[in-house]
Amino acid sequence: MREILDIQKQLLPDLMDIMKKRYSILQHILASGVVGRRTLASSLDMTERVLRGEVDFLKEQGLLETDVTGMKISESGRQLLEAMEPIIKLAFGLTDLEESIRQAFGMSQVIVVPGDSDTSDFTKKELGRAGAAALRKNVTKDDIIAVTGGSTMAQIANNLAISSRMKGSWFVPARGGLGESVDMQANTIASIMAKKTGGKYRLLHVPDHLGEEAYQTLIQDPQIREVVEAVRSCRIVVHGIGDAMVMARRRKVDSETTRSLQAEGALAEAFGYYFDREGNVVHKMPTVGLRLEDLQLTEVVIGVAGGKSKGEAIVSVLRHGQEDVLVTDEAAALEIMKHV
Amino acid sequence: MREILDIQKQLLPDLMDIMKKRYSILQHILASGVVGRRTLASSLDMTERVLRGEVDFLKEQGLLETDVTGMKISESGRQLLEAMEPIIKLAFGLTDLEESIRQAFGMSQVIVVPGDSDTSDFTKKELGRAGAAALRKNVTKDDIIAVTGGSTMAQIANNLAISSRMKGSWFVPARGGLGESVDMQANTIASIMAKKTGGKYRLLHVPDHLGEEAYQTLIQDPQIREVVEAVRSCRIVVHGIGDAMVMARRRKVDSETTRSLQAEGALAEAFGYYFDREGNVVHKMPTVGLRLEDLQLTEVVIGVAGGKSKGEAIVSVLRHGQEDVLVTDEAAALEIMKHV
DNA sequence: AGTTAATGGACGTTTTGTGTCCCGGGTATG
DNA sequence: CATACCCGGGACACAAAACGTCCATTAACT
Repeated sequence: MREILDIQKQLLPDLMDIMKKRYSILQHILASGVVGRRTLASSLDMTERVLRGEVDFLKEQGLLETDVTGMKISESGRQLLEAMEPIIKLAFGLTDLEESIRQAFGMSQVIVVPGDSDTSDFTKKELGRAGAAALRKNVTKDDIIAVTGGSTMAQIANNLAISSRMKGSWFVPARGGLGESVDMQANTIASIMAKKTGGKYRLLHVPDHLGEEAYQTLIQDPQIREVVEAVRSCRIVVHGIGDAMVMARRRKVDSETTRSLQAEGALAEAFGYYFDREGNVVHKMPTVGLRLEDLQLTEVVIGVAGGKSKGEAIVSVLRHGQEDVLVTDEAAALEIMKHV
Repeated sequence: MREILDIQKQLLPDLMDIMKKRYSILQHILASGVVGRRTLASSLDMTERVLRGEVDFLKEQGLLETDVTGMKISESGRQLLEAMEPIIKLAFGLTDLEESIRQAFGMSQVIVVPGDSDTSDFTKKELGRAGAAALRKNVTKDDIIAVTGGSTMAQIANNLAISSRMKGSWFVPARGGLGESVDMQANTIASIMAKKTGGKYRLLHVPDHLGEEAYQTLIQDPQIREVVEAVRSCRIVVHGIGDAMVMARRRKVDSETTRSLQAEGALAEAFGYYFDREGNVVHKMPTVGLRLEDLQLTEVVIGVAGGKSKGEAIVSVLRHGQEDVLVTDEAAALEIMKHV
């Protein structure tokens, strides 16, 4: 049943909005018994004229009746409403979650896919699909898109498809190598994305754990310099979010730094920065590429992460307040709501 | 799953059309491999511009791709199409049936509800609901609506609701008493319909089996004459369709007439007339009211009947060629298609 | 009897959708 | 290699739908 709605959403994206609108009109009328147009309009926060259009339609369908005293629901309207209740709950449970999170952190968009990426591979794929859709939607033309590594990002890359809109876009890794397996490195992902969409890419071949001296040398190199400048002036960032300790271990951070991370209360990691519960940066991986301050100029920051275990980490990053779009799953979203 | 589609059909009828349109565009593109806009437009019988709008949308959704050689379906488009097939079949299987029947008999509208009225009371109710909706849709203002008797008509009456559009309408029985049980008589049904919709009604109190002399006397009566004239000048007729022999028995037709009906090959009965396989009238019940020739002037003739057992009878009446709208069920519709 | 709040009609304005034509550029065909 | 054809996409005028706004009329309530 959920499947059918998800399929329809692809072919008729505004289906859900209209369905919900009409449903809530009927619901309000049912609750009010008899109610007038203006009263109803203000309680549903619609203009009178729009409501009137919908009411005319619903009347046409025989779902409500009007007389000179006002509108009331018809028998078939009541039955329809009853039959719809489970559907609405299914379809909009996530929408409500999305809206709550969006408001709580003042973001521009939140997308929640059903399921839990920790336990279901299918959900993980869905997360990738939704992430890819979110990216496609935000691309305008000839954008520079900085991406990070990670398995979630790899899923997004998988789900991108050739698109004339992205033909002029540049994909670049947000940061230099961060010591992960090759197929989840930012470099790899940037190139896959470019190939899949028909876009172009530049890579950043720099080793991890750069000393200050080595850094100064590298940054002099015109090739590298050019890419770094592109990265720092990107219009869109797409990044995963990780649990701080998990990421530290995966990147083989030395034990001293690990201890310091623990002492500082690091919870989350995103594009090489570590965040504590309040969203403060407590540590920074030393490598070239996107810096936190560059995000100020970035127009769209898209964070993608799912799974119940990541809920808290996501909250940390959101608290930092740079995210514009979040793509997550149901399990993580519920965790997030526990922490606001 | 069917339920959710039925709900959507009520709440978003035009979105379902759009869904079908987009589905068939994708389907055609899949079948064609690579195809150009103009070619596709003519094969789908759309104007180029509106197809273009849809294509732009589908491209936006990543369901198809265009390059300079034409349009082709994308991977996610192919998957979507596959996933949608059962949904489309479920949602529009009946639509296709409707269209076939409509074309075969040159009618203006055919409505098919799922199920078999012979075996399911629920389907019978649905038939009534659909019949009521069809009537409501065809009423304009201050119409005279002639109705017959029968259990199906009673269901329609049940499903009518108060409606400002029908407030000025007159409900009249199409013909005089035809010896059925009271609650299924045309008189009763006309009055119920009027009460339910807020319309007005006139009744025709004449006995069955009228001799010529009695007929002449009755028709002189100004009251009766007035009603008869109203009936004959009606704008809308709603009638059931019955199996000839079943109706003859129910109406206690004498054995001689029954034999003659059988000899003539009577298959169907509608508003007092009996029809053979080819739609010829083979017998006429002698009573006052609507005559076959009056139907010429009637703008909308709505026939309502369902159940597998009635399929053949419906074909007979349709062959006669006076019907504009048919409301039936899936089982009867399938039978009908066997006979064309 | 007066007041309130209801629907439905009306109308001008804005937005969206549609029909039509054209252009530059690949593709297939000869 | 040349040519005829068909492609997607841009452009634009026009029609249709949606919308905001105001008003007349009328039932219900005080």
